[in-house]
Amino acid sequence: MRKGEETRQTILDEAVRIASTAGLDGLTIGSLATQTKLSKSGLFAHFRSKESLQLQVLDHAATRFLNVVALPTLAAPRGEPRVRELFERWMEWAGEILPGGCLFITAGVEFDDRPGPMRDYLVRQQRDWLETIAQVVRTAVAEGDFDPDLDAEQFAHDLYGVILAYHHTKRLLHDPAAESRAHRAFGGLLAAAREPGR
Amino acid sequence: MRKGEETRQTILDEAVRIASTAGLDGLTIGSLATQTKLSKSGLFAHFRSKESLQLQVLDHAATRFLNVVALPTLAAPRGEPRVRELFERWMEWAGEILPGGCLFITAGVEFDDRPGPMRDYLVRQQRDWLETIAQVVRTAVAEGDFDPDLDAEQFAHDLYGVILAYHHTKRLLHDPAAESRAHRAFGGLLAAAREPGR
DNA sequence: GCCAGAACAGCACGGTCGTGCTGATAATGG
DNA sequence: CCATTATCAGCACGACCGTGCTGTTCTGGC
Repeated sequence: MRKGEETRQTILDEAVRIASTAGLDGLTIGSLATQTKLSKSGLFAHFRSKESLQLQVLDHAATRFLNVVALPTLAAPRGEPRVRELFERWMEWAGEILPGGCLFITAGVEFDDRPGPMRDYLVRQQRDWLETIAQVVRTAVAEGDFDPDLDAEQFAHDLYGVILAYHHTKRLLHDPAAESRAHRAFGGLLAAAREPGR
Repeated sequence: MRKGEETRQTILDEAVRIASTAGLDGLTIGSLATQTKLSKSGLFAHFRSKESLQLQVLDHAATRFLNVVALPTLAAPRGEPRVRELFERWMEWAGEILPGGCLFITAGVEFDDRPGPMRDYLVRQQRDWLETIAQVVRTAVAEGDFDPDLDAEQFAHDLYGVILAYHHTKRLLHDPAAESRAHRAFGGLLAAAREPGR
C-alpha cells in the first residue's frame, strides 16, 4: 500500500516537470513511463485514465505552489511587506522552479477553450488564487499601507498581468531584463496603490 | 496556378481558427482536411511538412494582425490617441477576432521551450511588435502627451501584460468584467505615463 | 516465513498521427 | 480545343497514442 503511493509521487513529480515544458497534452504516458523507468501499463495502472493523470498532475503542482508560494507568503508581516513577499515568491515559481516555467499558465492557455474537468479545475484554482491575492491586498489596505479606496480585485488582476508579462518576456523572449522589467512594473502598481484617488 | 493559391488561403484561414483554440500541435492534418473538405494527402501536398504548415499558419495570422491591428493604428492621430487606438484594436484581436483568442499567445506558450524555426519566428515577431509599440509611445512622448523621461520599452512590456491578463481573465475565467478590468489597467498605465518622475 | 494482495511487466488492440507514392481529374496557356 | 501541368484523391506505411487483459514479481501483515 505504501510503495504504490511512493512511486505515484515520484511519477507526479516527473510529470509536473514534463508538463511544464511540453504541456499536459504533450505529456504522454509512454514518455512518462520511459522517464520513470516503468512500463507503460505499469504506470497506467496508477491512474485509470489520461485525464485522471492530468488532473492529478495539476493537483500535485497546486500542492507545490501552496507550499512554495502561498503558505510562506502568509508568514510574512501583514501589509505591503506581505504583498511584496507574495510577488517575489510568485516570480520565483513562474521563472525558476519548474524547467518549463509556470504549469498553470501553460495549462490555462491549453485548456481555456476546452470544456471539461481540466478546465473546471483550473478556473476554480485561479479564482481561489486571485481571491487570496485580493485578501492579502485588503490587509495591506487595513494596515494603512495602501489607499483605502483601492480596488483589491483590480490589483490582483493587474498583478497577474505583471507575472504573465514576466513569464512571456523571460521564457519566450529570453530577455535578460525580464526580472528588472517585472520589478519595475510591480513598483508601478505599488506606487499607484499607495496614492489616494485612482 | 491560381486555384492552388486560392485553396491554400482557404486552408490557412481555417487553420488559423483551429489553431487558436486547439493550438498549433492540436491542429492536425486530418482534422484540417475534414474541415476544408479535402483529402488528407490532397491538403498535405500544399505544405510539404507539418512544420511548414505551422509556419505558414503563423505567417498568415501575422498578416491578419498587421491589417487588423498594426496598420490601422498608425492611421490614428499621433500621440496618446494613437496609443489608445493601438490598445483598443489589440484588445479586439485578443478577444473577439479568432474563436480561440490570440493565436500568438497560444503559440508563444506552446513553443517557448522548444527550440526551432517556430520559436525563432515567434520571438522575431514578438520583438518587432514590442518595438512597434515602443515607437508609438515615443511619438506620444514627442507630442508632449507623456512624460519626457518615460521608458517606452517598459511601457510596451507593461501593456503586453495588460493584454495577457485580459486574455486570461476573459478566455479562461470567462469573467464578464474582463473588458472593464483591462481598461482600468490601461488607464493606470496612461496615468503613470503622463505624470513626471515615475 | 508464509501468503493474500498490491505493484508491476508483457503483449495486443484499434485509432490516429505525419508522410510518401500512384493515378485520376481539373485548370490553364498556346 | 488540346495538351500540359497543377491540383487533388486513394491507399499504404511505420510510429506512437491511450487503454485493456493476463500473468509474474514483489511487499507487508500475521
